[in-house]
This record gives sequence, C-alpha cells and structure tokens, in this order.
Amino acid sequence: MNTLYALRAGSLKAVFDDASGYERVLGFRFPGTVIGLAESGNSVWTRTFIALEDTWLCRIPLPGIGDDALQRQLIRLMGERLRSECDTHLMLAVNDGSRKVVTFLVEISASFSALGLSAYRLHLPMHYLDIASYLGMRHESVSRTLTKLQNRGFLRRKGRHIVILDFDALCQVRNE
Amino acid sequence: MNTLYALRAGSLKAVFDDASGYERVLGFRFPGTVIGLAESGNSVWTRTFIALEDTWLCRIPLPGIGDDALQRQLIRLMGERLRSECDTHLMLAVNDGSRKVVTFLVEISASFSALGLSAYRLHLPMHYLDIASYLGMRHESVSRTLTKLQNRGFLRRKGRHIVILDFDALCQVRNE
DNA sequence: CGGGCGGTTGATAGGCATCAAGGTACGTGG
DNA sequence: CCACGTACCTTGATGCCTATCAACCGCCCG
Repeated sequence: MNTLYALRAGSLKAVFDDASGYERVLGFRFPGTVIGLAESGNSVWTRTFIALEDTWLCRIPLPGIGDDALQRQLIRLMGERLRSECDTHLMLAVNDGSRKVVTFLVEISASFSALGLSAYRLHLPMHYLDIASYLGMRHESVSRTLTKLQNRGFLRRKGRHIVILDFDALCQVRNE
Repeated sequence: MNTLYALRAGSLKAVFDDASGYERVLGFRFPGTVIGLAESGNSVWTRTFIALEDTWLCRIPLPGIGDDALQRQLIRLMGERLRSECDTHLMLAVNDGSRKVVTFLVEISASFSALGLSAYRLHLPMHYLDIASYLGMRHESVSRTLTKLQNRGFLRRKGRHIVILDFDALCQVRNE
C-alpha cells in the first residue's frame, strides 16, 4: 500500500500532468482531508499535489497488514471521496459556466465552514487559472461569470477575495 | 458496510436522480466490475443502477469484520475506481465535443476488449441520451459528432452499431 | 521605477444548445 | 399482412454562450 498524508494546514491542488506539459487541475484539498486515497493499493502516484500556500502535511503511519480499524476507516474515507467525485461529475456535466462557478463557490464555502472559517467571506488560495482548469473553463470566463454574479448582487469581490451576500440566491442559480 | 454486487453479465448505467426527476448518467458498468463501491462505509445508496439489457448480478457475501484479505481487495478496487474517476474528470473538463465522444469510444473499446469482445466492432448498449448525459452534451450533438468522425473516415456507424476503422486516428483527435 | 504576474475587459468567431421537422425500426392491433 | 404509433436517431436553422485573441490595469517585488 502507498503512503497517505493528512493535510493539517494550508491547501493543495491535485493536478494531472498532461503529456504536453500542461497541468490540469483535478481538485483542491483543505485541512482535515487525507491525501493519496486514489493511490491506495497502487504503488505509483498518478497525480501531483502542489501546495497553494504554506502547508503542513502529516504522514500517516500505516502499520501494514491486520489493522482492522484503520482499514475500515480507509474504506469509509474512500467511499466519501468517490461520492464527492460523483458530485464533481454532475457539476462538470451541466455545461453551463454560471452553474459551475456557483457550485464551486458553494463547495468552497462548505469546506471553509467546516474549518471554522467564515462560510461567506472567502479568500481563495488558488488562481483563477486553477479554478478554470478545474471547472473546464477559461480563466477569463470565470472572471466574467463572477462579475455577472456581482452585478446581480449575489456577491462582492476583488480578485480572489469574495464575499457572499446572498447564499440562497447563489444556490438558486444552480436550478435556473 | 453496505452490500456489494459483482456484475457478471449485461451492463448497467449509474445515474443520479435529479430533484427535478431528470436522471443524469454518472457512468456505465460492464461485466467484471463491482457495483456499490461508492456506498462503502455508507448505509445509504446515493445512486441508482439501471440495467441496459438483460443483466446478471451476483451479491458479494461480506463476512463482516476481520476479513483482512477482502478489505485489502476492496481498498485496491476503490483506488482503481477513484483513478478512473480522475480520467472522467479530465475528459469532461476539456469542453470539446469531439474529444469527449472519442474518449468515450476509446473507453468503451477498452472495456469490450477486456471482456474478450472486439475492440473495434462496438454494439453500444446505451441510448444516445445516456451517452449525452454522461458526457455533458445533447444527444443531437453526440450524433453530429459521430457523423463528423465518420465523414473523416475514422469509423462507420449505424445508430448504436459502430465500427472503428482507424483507432490511432481516433486517439489522435484527443490531442488536436 | 520597471518588469512580470495575475486579473479584467473588449471584440470576434465558432461550436454547441435549442427548437423543429423528418426518418427509421419495431411492435401492436386491426 | 399492413396501417399505425412510439421510441429513438438524424438533420436543418438559428441564437447564445464561451473560447480566443488582444489590450489594459493593478499589484507586488526587485
């Protein structure tokens, strides 16, 4: 089995290194999550993790064979991750910029909230290029979409600093 | 832990039942795969599986706590599934119809090949509506894209019957 | 002060969604 | 056996959204 890491502080992006040298973002990780689940049962790392800020990782000691409680825990975590990947699939398949960006914001908001941070005052640690890569858009479109949401009064923003003004309205956008 | 099933024959689609009653396809399953991995460690089924043809499922007996070999096997399978979900993410994020359809075809071809079927003579068990939902497109666009690939001489088709004429050229489309 | 990175905004073109209208295959009932 | 209906696929016309290219701006840092 491969090595697992617990993310204690900071944030990461999981990227796939394209053959053309272009990196494509698969997801973002915040404290409290386990890094390396997709490599479980595989000795090779299929993705790269890049820190978005000063970050504290903690190697998880794997006692090897026979630790039943740990294995059950691992299975539970991987199930959760698989279900969240399903959500990601749904988000990407809608093929509509506004919905993708809003879903991303709500997702980030939930992550921040779970960390005890504000769910409405978001300081995004990743660049627009990363967000765009993750959502299957261009960074210009991400910017424009956020501008539109701001003009509708749902949020206020300045670059990567976003303040959600009407959370319910944002959620509503996903059903338009 | 939830129940797992082995798919012995036939094929399934995994769908998410939208609140609006509209179903959205998350993936397709062929013989040799385990059904229900994403629900591991969770007692609730978060997705629905629908048979695309006459299908043979086999319940996997879960002896419960303490079966080390089975748990390790399960972790390995879940890791594989997570990695394949990453591939799906990459496919959806390219945001280009031709590439999505081609990636889908190559994926299906590999699945069929693994079953001992022809990798080039594909009888798709799913409707175009399902493919479109899976790829985040409209079924009209799937049809048009396949027509275009046919006009370029890469394949021959009639509805759900597709014959791949130039596999390498198809793969090449993904890098255009 | 100057350079570079990251973000914003504008103009344009192309691809896909959308709506609409056939077409084809298949099953059903007269 | 054929008319009919339905489900699914195909093709056409049109408009919108977003990619693309380009210019500019603000900020940070050397």
